Amino acid sequence: MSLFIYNSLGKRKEQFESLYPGLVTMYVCGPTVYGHAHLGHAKSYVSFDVVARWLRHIGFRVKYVQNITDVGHLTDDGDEGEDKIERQARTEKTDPMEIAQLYTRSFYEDMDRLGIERPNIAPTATGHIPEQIALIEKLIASEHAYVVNGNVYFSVDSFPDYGKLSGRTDQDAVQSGIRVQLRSEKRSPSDFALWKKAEAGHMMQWNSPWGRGYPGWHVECSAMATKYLGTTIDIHGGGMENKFPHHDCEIAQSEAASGKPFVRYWMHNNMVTVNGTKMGKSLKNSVNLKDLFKKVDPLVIRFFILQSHYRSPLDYSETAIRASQTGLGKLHDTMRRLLQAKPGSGDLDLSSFTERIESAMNDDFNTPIAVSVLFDFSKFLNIALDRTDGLSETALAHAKSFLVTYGTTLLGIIPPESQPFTTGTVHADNILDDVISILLDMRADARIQKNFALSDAIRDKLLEAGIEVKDTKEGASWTRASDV
RNA sequence: GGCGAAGUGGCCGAGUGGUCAGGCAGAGGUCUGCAAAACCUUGUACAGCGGUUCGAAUCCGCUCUUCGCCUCCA
Repeated sequence: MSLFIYNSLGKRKEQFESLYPGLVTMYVCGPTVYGHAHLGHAKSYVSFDVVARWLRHIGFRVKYVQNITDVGHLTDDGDEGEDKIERQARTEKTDPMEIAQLYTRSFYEDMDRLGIERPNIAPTATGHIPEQIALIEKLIASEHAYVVNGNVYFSVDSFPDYGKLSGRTDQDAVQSGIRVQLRSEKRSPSDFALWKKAEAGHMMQWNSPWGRGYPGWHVECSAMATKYLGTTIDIHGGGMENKFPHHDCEIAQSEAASGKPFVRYWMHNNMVTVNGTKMGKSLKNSVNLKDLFKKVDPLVIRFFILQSHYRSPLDYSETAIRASQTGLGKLHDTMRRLLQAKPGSGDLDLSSFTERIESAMNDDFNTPIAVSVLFDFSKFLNIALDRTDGLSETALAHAKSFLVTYGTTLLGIIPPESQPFTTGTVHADNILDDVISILLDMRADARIQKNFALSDAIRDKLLEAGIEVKDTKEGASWTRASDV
């Protein structure tokens, strides 16, 4: 069974073959660190986290590079823009580097909580100024770029394929809808800046062959991807909104410099919308992850994201999140029940579930189907556990291995056994665990004596305290009542 | 104006030429001392209009609507 990936360049699913056997090189555009991460970041990085996990599952070594953009880029491409990181530094009355560091840490904190595995290499733009300068020099030498007044521009006319990713190959048409004033010093209106001269008072600036300045928006990705992954990389990922101009510019720069294809498979994830409109930092509707995590378990967010396909837009609403919370809790209930089950003699055939989940993932990482298979499996397992003969030790082990392989290791929506269930049972606190066990034992005694007034009182009072008790075949179990 | 997505049952959300997505919510039932859970049953879905086809929600055309990009954005 082979993996098919939807390639944005060409707009069709293609069979995946890595450039080098056994190794996948993957670059994903990272965040610009001038504010806390929001739900859009979560969707993007959860999606590519699962891509990396799946590639590893099918046997590849994955070298995953994700940059941190800590050079503040301008709010527009003309002269008038404001540097976002500098602006934030002024707002917070500190300097740009502190802003960058603060929000970088904040970003990883949130990504960690979402269970996103860290990329292998996370290079910063400021740490790779020499590499960017070297790339620009190469482009100037080959006449793909030119210097004007301390600025360096990429000459779009020198790269006939410019715009092939977004389909914006007609530059006159592109310019007809442009919303910013053109810079007259550019040879062609679509030319974009590789290096910008630092205006007076610009805080982040470096020496370059063209004077003091700072890199343009697009160069960092080309420079860092090439440095760590080579001139041709297997997978380049990012948000759809970056197709144009960012990714088209990356292609132009990289391919003009190397003469080789830059990326074999372009992957773009769709956007998060809130009540049907785009969520954006500039719009006031962005859902900040730190705020969201106060109300909703990060794992529920992860599950919510994986319930839709990465190429589909995801609409955020409280009701949708609540539905995910309940649904994921059900999966966790099944896992918990499995872990508590006493061995019987029944058998279990998992092959069809494995096959369905594997083919779903091989079909352009179809996580919604993978999740649905987990639900089907959950039902199947519950039926088996309900039977009087239960499941044999081997069958239980196979079931557990299935849920761990796909629910924990692949999708990351079922916590590992060593960690607490955050949705559902809380095993984090051993003392709480013990105390509730005592109460449940007392309740069990009361029930044996048919003292239901007492047993119900224990149950009701626990519920008031936020602990929900369920009587199962395996005995009473408890979960923390959901609070969404 | 240009480029590009998309419209699926009460809600979320897959799929795609001919038997099932899945989740949430609702209804009825089994089980249970009662709950809860679990399990069973239950939904005239595919924006509209034409066309292709033995057959279309799925392909084609048109219309309507929504969204994204063309300015930084995951």
